[in-house]
Amino acid sequence: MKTQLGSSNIHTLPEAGRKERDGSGCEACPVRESSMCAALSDTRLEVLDAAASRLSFDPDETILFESDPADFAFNLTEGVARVSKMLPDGRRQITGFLHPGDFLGLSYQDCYAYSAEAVTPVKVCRFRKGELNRIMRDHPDLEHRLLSMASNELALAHDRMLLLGRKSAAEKVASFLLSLPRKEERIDEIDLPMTRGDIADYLGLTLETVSRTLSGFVRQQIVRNATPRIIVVLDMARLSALAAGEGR
Amino acid sequence: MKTQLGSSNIHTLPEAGRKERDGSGCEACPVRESSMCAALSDTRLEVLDAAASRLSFDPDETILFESDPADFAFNLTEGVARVSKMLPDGRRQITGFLHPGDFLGLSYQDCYAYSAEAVTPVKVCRFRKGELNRIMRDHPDLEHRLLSMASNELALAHDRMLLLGRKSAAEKVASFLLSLPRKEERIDEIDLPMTRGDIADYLGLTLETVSRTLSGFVRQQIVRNATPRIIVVLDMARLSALAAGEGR
DNA sequence: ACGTGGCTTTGATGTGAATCAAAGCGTGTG
DNA sequence: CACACGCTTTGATTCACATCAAAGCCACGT
Repeated sequence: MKTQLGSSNIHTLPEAGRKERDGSGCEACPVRESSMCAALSDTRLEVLDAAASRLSFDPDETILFESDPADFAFNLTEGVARVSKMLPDGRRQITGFLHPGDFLGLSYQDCYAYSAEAVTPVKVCRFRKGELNRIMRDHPDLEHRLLSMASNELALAHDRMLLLGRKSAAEKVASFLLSLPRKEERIDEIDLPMTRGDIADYLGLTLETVSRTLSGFVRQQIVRNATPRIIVVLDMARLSALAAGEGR
Repeated sequence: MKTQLGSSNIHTLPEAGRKERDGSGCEACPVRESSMCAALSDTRLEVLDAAASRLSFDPDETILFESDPADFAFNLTEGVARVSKMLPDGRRQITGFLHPGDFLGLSYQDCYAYSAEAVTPVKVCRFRKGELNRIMRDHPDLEHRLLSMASNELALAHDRMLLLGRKSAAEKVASFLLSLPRKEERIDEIDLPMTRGDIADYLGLTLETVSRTLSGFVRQQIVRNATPRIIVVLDMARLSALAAGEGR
């Protein structure tokens, strides 16, 4: 087990659920090909492997906290997490949901500008910033990969600004449903591991409006509720048109 | 004058206003220290210098267009530009205003995901993507600099999502005013080169609401109108509190 | 089997910002 | 100088979504 000289207790004390996992290195990693790690050959990956701490988080546990010193970066390997920012009176904006392969904590500020919490049980690889920077210096491919991932994220961020600033509630919910990852074999099934409140804070709505909008989609036969958590798409064309802002 | 094998007429025909300027290379560049160019020493900068086409745009001219092939990247050296995305029915979201030193067109997609137009007269350095990538390969410092700029932009994008999703009209307008660059010598004067409609499309409001909100600030003695274009801040504390979401 | 607590759904009402409409205001032009 | 055009301001009204409130629903533990 690696020892980290973390400057914040949150990162050094192994409190409930935030236990360190061990073993199972990169060779068997589920995100080997989709994450930043894809930039490195198997042999070079050993460098990252050695620098990574593998951590687990239970649902609703904090992975990193707004205004904490930004000492670490993370690679999400399993589960779903939410990234959020708060206003002083408690209003919350979720700026993104993270899925396996997503990178978290890339920032050249001293402190994190946002918080991240586990939605489902989550596993991450954690890297000291300084160490990651050193590895990037030695392996420009990794830096190149991170730049390309950051640029993709930026494009998604712009999409989300269009959504937040100019789309109606129905268009927002439709866009959200289609933005979630789906299994190839069940392409019409959408899993919503997060609460309606989380979805609302992601879309700039209230949880009641999210619920009502989904009920509306059910009434219009656009989707069907298998369970509150699983949505089945019945009319993909209509849903896509809504998401694109064509249905009004 | 360099000949570009652009695949779109927009980029090859010298139509009105989009004339190519020449001379005045990097040594006298106003953004030498604040843009991506700061990553390179004077001698190494010559490589970028040689790769750059210097172009000018008149107000409202298109610098690049959503869905055009993304062949070029740009460094804004003078003026103010707006970056925007549209929905099919014409609703528009401005995702950012660009100021001197800002970088534009970093994207690993085939086509631009947004448009950019000049707000004031604009000057840019334009680079072929392929060439810029080659230069990055030879000069990792440049890639590093772009990654850090992209990561800062990402942080700003998250701020803007919080603004769009969760702030009131007054909080949005206050945040916007304080986000604009101000001259050191006239720190309380804010220049608004863009129209109320542009501001509205940036904040996810209508132009009437922007105008009313500004009038409200004037009534409350938070700001004063020197001209419709120049705003003078009278009560910075109040404006900052509003922007932070404390005034409600 | 029964309660309990958290999430979701549905309903009634309220409101901030949008929409519709019409004047001001300035600047450049014939 | 006056007229016109584009931008801004202001006013009256509407509406989409928020807020307030109360049931459902379901998973969990006892």
